Amino acid sequence: MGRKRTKSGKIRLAEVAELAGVSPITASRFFRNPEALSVAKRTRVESAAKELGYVPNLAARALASQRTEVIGVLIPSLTNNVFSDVLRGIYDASEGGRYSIQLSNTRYSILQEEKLLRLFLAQKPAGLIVTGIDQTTESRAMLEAADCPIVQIMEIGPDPVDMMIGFSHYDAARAAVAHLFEQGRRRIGFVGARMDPRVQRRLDGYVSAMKDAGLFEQRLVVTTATPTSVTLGGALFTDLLAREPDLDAVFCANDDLALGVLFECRRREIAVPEQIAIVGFNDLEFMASAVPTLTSVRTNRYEMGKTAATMLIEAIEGRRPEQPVLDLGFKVIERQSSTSRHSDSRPSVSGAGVANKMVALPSSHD
Amino acid sequence: MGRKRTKSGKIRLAEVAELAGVSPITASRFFRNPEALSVAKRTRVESAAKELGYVPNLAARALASQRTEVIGVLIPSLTNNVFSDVLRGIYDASEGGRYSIQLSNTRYSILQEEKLLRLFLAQKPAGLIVTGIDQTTESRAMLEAADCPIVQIMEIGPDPVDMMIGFSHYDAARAAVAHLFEQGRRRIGFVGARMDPRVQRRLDGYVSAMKDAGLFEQRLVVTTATPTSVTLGGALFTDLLAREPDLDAVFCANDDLALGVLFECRRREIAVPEQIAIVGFNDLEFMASAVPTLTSVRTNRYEMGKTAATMLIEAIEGRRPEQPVLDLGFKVIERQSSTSRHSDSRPSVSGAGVANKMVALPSSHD
DNA sequence: AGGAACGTTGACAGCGCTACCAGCAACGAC
DNA sequence: GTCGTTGCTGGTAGCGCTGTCAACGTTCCT
Repeated sequence: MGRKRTKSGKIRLAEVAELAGVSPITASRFFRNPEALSVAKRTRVESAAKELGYVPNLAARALASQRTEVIGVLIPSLTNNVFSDVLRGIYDASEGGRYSIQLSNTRYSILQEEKLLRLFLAQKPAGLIVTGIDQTTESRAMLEAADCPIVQIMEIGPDPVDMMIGFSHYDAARAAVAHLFEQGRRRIGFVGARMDPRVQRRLDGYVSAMKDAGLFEQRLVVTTATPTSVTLGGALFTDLLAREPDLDAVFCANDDLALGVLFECRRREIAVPEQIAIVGFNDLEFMASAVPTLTSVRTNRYEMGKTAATMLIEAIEGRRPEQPVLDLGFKVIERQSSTSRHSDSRPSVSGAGVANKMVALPSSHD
Repeated sequence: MGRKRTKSGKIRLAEVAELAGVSPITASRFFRNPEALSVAKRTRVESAAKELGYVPNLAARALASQRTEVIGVLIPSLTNNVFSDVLRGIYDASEGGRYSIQLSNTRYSILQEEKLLRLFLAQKPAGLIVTGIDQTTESRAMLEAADCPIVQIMEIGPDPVDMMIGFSHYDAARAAVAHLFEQGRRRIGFVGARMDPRVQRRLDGYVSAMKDAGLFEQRLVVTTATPTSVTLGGALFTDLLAREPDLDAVFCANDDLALGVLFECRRREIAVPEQIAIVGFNDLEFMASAVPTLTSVRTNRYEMGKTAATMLIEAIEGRRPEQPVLDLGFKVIERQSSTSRHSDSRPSVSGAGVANKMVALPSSHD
């Protein structure tokens, strides 16, 4: 048998075809669109491929077909747990399929994002997932010119490039503040870090809600460009408290900050929620088991990633969703840290009081 | 000019070569090994490429050269913050270079790992980063037969496939227990979740240290295969306490569990560290700002990822490290939760006591 | 019976790049 | 002046696969 092998001993499509007694192109079709083959040939090629342990050469396929099976994903941070949940959803949705995920980290820089986008687009990805709606003009133009489906994730806005899935950070922040109003809180501070566009919109939502109630004051807002951390939450809260000693609640732009605020309150023997209520954002797992349990705005991060990837793959394969913009919503999960009555938690093992030292209650709520 | 373009309007190497007045192969060399060209041609090709906005076609390059510039990374989890730090290191080290990272998630299954490994190897990656040292026999064989550099990360062991970077989880656990011994603790419980090989080795280290001191008892160990979480830490600690009410310390296999234990202690009004000392593992950021601050075993996760990727790239390019196995070590960071004297923390704002209710001290320590 | 329509198959010609080897000039050694 | 040696450059021939189009057999219609 003069059948030639590639130097590295790899099995090529031609070998499979020969063993199956079909032409290479027929074997090729088997791997891309099995339904197009007659049942007889289909089984012949299938068993030949299995027998030889054939694995397609993706580079050759990409070169010949002039497209890749790569889905590019641009996210701003690998550290932030928020994105790890989204990513997990994306990877889960793509698993077992033909598409592979190519991840890049923009580090919260839209210029970096533009650079990476250019890089991605040059390789003709099958599809693209990008974070947010605040691209540079240049990036935006590239995205619109790209001949592949694109999903923007993390938030929704008025003008999608293509598809979009997320929720309104503005509305979510307003809902969080509304919840605090319902609990009788008036002097509500805002603590934010990093101040990326989504955090900025949460701040905007907070500001508008406070203004609507006639309660907004600039000194209630403490923000920094520094990346978020639990420790930072404590530090920012310390600042806030120095500016506004009569504070009765804090809305934190994320849960890490909220945890830091909680710890700082403990350190200062400030009773939570009696003296100060705390509300976080994202509803990370630990919020439900902190003492007191911490109120947060739940966002569907895993689902967002998973749905984004699923929609994208569908669109790549020609089945565009009838609904290109998906609002996944949010939900304020009310817990002890903002509700005074300690209602939702598992019953305190140690009896009444849940170990919170009572301190003079602010007069503003019941 | 009859210069033909690819249908999609993309610039090819041939166009660059033509504009520069050299042969395609010379232009090709410019992108792979500029030093091989005379200075004159080098600048000609460079400016031609820039003028045309040339971007190499990686698929064609991979097909022609029979190798890819992909670094495969196999990690067991995307959720675990531990891996997000390692990943960040890997991405940082690869950024700007020619290699792209291809990430896959084994979900803590060595069979899944084997499957993914087969997939990766079929595409001839430039290098591979795999987690841990517990591969299947089949995986191990594939790794040894692979003709690319390989780095095993997260731990070190006796028999590296190629390169290896990590630390001894066994020794780290022994050090944590030794620290608790030094603090006068004797009835030290172990709390572990997931029980992947590295957590298992931490347990082994704990067991051996306890046995050496003649203090080991099976009922001091509470583990579960469930994925880790803060809430789970509280639940496991509850079990442990039911089995062993005289407990005076808990060594947690990770920091999430430790935080859960801390919250559970607070819920039960158990004084930390007076009544029970807590030690975690990994030293995540929040450990330093919890109240009380939490002792943990610091591991160099970011550095591990960064160094692994750097070593790998060096090896791919033919510069093998003189030291193929790197022990990055660990460090027990002693904080309030295990040291009784509240020494290292920022001074308590609220004065003495840091709001911990004193409960009867166990007799075993000073 | 003729032909249209469909489903299935194969031949051919590249996709854009690089491995390989040959060639050429410049230089020094003998 | 001849020979190697070195440094640089180019021609040729694929890498393994798929797009395109033509051709075939079968069925069903007129």
